[in-house]
Amino acid sequence: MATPDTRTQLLDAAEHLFAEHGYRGTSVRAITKLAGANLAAVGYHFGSKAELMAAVARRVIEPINAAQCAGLDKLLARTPDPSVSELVEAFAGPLFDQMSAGGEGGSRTSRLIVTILGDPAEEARSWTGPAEDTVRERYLAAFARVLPGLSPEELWFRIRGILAVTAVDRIEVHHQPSPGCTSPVAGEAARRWAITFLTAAMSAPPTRT
Amino acid sequence: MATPDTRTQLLDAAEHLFAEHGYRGTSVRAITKLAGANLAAVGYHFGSKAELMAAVARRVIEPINAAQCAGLDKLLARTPDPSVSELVEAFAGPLFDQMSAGGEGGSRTSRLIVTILGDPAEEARSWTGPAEDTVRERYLAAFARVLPGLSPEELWFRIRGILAVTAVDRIEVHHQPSPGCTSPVAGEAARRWAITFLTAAMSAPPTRT
DNA sequence: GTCTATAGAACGATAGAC
DNA sequence: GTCTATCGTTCTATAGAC
Repeated sequence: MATPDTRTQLLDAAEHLFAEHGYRGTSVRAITKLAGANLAAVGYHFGSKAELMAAVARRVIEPINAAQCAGLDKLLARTPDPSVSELVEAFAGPLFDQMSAGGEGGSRTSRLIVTILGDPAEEARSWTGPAEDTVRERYLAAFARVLPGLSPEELWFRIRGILAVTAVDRIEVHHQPSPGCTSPVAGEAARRWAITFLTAAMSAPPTRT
Repeated sequence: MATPDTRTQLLDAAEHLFAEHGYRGTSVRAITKLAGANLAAVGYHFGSKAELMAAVARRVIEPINAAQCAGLDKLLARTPDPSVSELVEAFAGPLFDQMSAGGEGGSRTSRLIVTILGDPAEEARSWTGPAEDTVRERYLAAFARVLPGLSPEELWFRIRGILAVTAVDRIEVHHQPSPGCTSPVAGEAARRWAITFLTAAMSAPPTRT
């Protein structure tokens, strides 16, 4: 393959650094340096740091969104209603799958999702678009059919809970596990653990009021 | 009550702003302005912005830690073994309870916890101390007794899942719920929804390997 | 203990040559 | 499309008067 153009290299570098140090913790200077590009390249290709972040977010979220959508379509086309476990896997699975481009695995993607969803900056609200909301609304409706008796508000809370657990590897606590337990192994294990965890959580009966 | 001293007002202002805009998104200038203090007051009372953040974190986390510890002691002193639900409530409950000082409710505390646990900055690793780890280790052991067959690694993942769900209100997604559903109501409701959600999640059988 | 004033560094953005 | 150079801003930290 030929060397990627400057624009792509900027996106790659920005994705890496935004995931590692957050939006505010990453300077345009650091991005252009890692990309081997000039400082002014960000302004030329994207207009501003914020618009670069928006482009990074779009590139990361789009395939996840598409996979979530396709998974739901597949489940809904079937004759038997989807199970809670199948819905959880279709929704959360793509969030854990590793990026197509990077060889670094889903851990980085997961951390970037947290940066996008959890950044307290005002600009962060524009990093996600209406497409993501549409997918979540569709899953909300699908879960509502399989989980009758759950109020829309509590169901919405639970769907946000899925997103929160997706980001669990961002929570870094001091812990020295006895042996092994290396993080690269945890990447794929975390995906399966999360499905187990979330399927049980979503299946819980409604909270009595 | 007399007006609090400058030091306390700085802590209050910093807690508020760090929760709202994150560590990097909050300037010392904004903190001193909100506290009605001088710019140099932070340097005098705390030494630096980072040490101020550490003091804020200590003040927020300490009572939570104490409550978690007391709750566990109470449960372990009893003759019947604690249930998963009781352990979840003893661990997650204090995380949702509102701060003693603020009238703004637990939502702000919850967002501050995310800032402390989720901030990608390097300094953030020193905001939590060994006391928090000790509490989590104790809960790990308690959960391990009630949930046999679960590997320590998966159990650790689930405990981090509790922390993640605690932060669920930080995940702001565009969603216009049909009627009502105002956020002040969600503060107390979220606490109960989370207990339901997490009890079911923790009780899930081990992931088959 | 509290203030003013400022040092010193890093940042985002951009003008203009090539 | 890529570069150099720089402008203007904002930040933390601190010296020193009161």
